Amino acid sequence: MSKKHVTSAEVAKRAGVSQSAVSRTFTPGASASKKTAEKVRKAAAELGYRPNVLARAMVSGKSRIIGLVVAYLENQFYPDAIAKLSNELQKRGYHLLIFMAEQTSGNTESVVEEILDYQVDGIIAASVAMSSELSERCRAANVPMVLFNRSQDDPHMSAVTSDNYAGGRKVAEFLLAAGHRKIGHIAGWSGASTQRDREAGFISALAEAGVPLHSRAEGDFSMEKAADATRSMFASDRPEAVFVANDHMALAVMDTLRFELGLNVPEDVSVVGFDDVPAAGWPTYDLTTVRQPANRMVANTVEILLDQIENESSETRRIAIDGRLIVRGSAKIPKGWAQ
Amino acid sequence: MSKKHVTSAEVAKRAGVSQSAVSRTFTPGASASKKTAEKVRKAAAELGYRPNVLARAMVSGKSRIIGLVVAYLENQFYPDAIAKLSNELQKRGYHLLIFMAEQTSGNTESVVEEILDYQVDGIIAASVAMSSELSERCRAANVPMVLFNRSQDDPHMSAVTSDNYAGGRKVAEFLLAAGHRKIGHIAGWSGASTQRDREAGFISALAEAGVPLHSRAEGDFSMEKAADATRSMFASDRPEAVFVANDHMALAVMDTLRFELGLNVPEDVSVVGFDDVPAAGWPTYDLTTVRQPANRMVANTVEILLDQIENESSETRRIAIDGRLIVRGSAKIPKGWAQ
DNA sequence: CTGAAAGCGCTAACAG
DNA sequence: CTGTTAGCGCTTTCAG
Repeated sequence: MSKKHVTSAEVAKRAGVSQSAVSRTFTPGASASKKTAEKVRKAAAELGYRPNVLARAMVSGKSRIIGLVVAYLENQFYPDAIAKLSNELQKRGYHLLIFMAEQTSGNTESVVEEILDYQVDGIIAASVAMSSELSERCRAANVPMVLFNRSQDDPHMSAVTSDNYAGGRKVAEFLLAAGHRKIGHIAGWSGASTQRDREAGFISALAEAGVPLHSRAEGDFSMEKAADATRSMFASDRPEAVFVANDHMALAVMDTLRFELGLNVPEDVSVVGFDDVPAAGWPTYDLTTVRQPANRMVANTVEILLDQIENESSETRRIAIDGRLIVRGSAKIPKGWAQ
Repeated sequence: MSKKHVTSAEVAKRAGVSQSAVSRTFTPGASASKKTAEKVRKAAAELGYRPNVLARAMVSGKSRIIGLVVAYLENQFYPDAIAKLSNELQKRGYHLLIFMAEQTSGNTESVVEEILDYQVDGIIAASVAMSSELSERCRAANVPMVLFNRSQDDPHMSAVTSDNYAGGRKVAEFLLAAGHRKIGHIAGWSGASTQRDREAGFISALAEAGVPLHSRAEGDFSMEKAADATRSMFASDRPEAVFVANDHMALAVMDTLRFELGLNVPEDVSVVGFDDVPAAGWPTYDLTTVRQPANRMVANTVEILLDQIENESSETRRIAIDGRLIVRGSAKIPKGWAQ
């Protein structure tokens, strides 16, 4: 059985300096003479020494661990976002500790407690809702949290999303401009702010044009349920166009339309999604959709969180980044449409 | 600014017991009388006390953190596997700390050093290769590692995969039985054991039938490169059937075949993939593929790792789980074929 | 700039 | 069973 870890004390002895000197050469904002640092680095390299992050965390109160709560990895938007978040955080010396939650609340509470046990420096909650008690709990523990791709009414909670309301409006305007009047909506889980905002924007633009929603069904952000929703929506008087609340469901909707109902997209039905996941760009789907600017959402999330952690800023920020409508071939394109 | 954390000492004072008594009631294998435990729990609940995992880790040497190295989240196989790994580990009181690496080695070395800095109890390396020096490094630090969906010749390294060699053979036998003789292969990155094993099994079964490989191109596990590979492979004398090294690439191959080259699948070309990602089952692709049994792979990975951690077992194990060929519609089905 | 000393919050012997 | 006593490895005053 081999040794578990080289300690700073051992390095100190070998370098002929005090243990604090070793600590200082490895602590970013510390003062050590060039000569001392040199000796220490040499000894450290020979011994293969690296500071113990956990011990450092204990005394400094900074673990450099960010807790990530997530619940929904089937939708490719999330793995992509997580990879980006992780990379961005890694560059700045932080790492993500994953906690899987169930989407429809439930165990979120215990998950947050577990996270706190790890003395994380901050929390990112993606694709999950956070009750006010939970955010209160984190604030009490002095652990900043930011919601990613969800927002909450709680004024103390920072959140980064795309502008879902505006996005919903864009879809309606696009469909209307193409001449559609019988327009349906396949919704995701209503507990999600993304769903509520997208739908609200969509409906409001429709209303302004005096067009009522033709039909509505719930797909719960799942492919199976979206397929069911499609079947029931198209059972009788079918819409000419459908806005599906996210791409993940839209793919299932298109498949159901084409393979089960024998309808052509966009000839028989226009389909528009939301997110712009990779599959939306594949020729098979060629899905018109609202792009969620993942890179900017990630950059903002990291910036807000680290600002709260490192500068002890307590300013809560809620950002909604505008996302373009990406016009592809799954929906009829209005005459003379210019992006 | 609020208090950072309730300590066991505060709970002890309130409960009128010693600090160790508090520790004991929260330490699984410890002995405390029912009465003491009762008092402690009451005080703890009132104060909102929870043990500090990091402090516990320092003294016990167990952090209950597992480092996950991963490099390739575009392929849906990985997010799915990670969710399963995380859930399984979470049930047993462990959590995943994510480290993104570049697929083609490169920064893997520094990533492993960073992981070790966090005093993880174990490491899972998914979709990345590990040099012998790295595994040596981990062994020296007494941190067990298991490779997920990759294997290495190093006899000290535990690894869990599906039986890629057997899977490759199954594909060849299936294609051969369907009467195909002009058979091509679109390969992934050759640095990956999965690629090498799948191809070796495939080629060996072809060879046994006296059928040489008609053509070969590299797709590097990326959709773009797989599309390029398809273009070049089908530029001249085209194969009747193609075995694509994973589903992720196979989707791009099918799209390219259909939309760019105007070929029908399976009428003009049979396509077979590997993994059985969700998209393989979508009606648009309906991809015949070898299923990687993710649940069992995850269960084995967790079991092996925790055995090494908790029982200090040093037995290295290499497991290759058999995966079924899932016959769908993307490849010609041999007459009288029975699974 | 540098060393000595005091803990961070907790577990694990060690006596009682 | 319970309290007391050492530390885990490190950062951070505090003197010099």
